[in-house]
Amino acid sequence: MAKSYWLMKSEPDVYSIDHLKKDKTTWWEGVRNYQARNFMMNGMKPGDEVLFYHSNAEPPGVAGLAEITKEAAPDTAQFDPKSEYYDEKSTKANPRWMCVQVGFKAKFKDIVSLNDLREEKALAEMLVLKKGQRLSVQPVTKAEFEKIKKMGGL
DNA sequence: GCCAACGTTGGC
DNA sequence: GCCAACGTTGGC
Repeated sequence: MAKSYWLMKSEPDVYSIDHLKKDKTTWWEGVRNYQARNFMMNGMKPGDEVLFYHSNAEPPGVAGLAEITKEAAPDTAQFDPKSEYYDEKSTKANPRWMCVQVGFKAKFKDIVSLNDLREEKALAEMLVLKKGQRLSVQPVTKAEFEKIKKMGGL
C-alpha cells in the first residue's frame, strides 16, 4: 500500500518536537475526537510520514517531521482515573479511543509558521489553513508534505 | 485573555 | 432526531 501523509497538532507546552526528539517515539495519547481517532485507527500505518505541528504556540506552525511507527492500539490513558484523558464510558473489552505510536524524524532549523504556509499558493487547500478547522489529526497530500519539508530546509 | 467556530451532550 | 447549552480548540 502506498504511503500516506498526515499533519498532527500538539501544544509545545504539553508535548513539543523536542520532547519527541528526546523520547524517540511516543504513543499519541489524549485524542478525544472521533474524526481524528478514525484517521489514526483506519488511515495510518507504519511508515506513513507526519508533519509535527505546534498549536497554541508563538508562532504556530510545522516544527518538524515524524513518522508512524506502530499502528493504532487502545489509548491506555482512557482507563486511568487519574489521567485527564480518563473516559469512564470506555472499557478494556470495548475501548473507545485508539492511538498510534509516532517516531521522531527531524526538527526543522526554523519553524515553518502558519503565516509561511498561508503565503504558499500550492498549500491553499490545506485543512489547517481553513478557518475554524480544529481537527488535531489531518490528512495532507504528498505534494503538500514535500513542499513543507522543503520549506523547512530538508 | 478574548472569542469565533466547532463538536458533544442531553432534554424533549 | 432536533437543537440549545455547554465545553474545547486555537489563532490573535
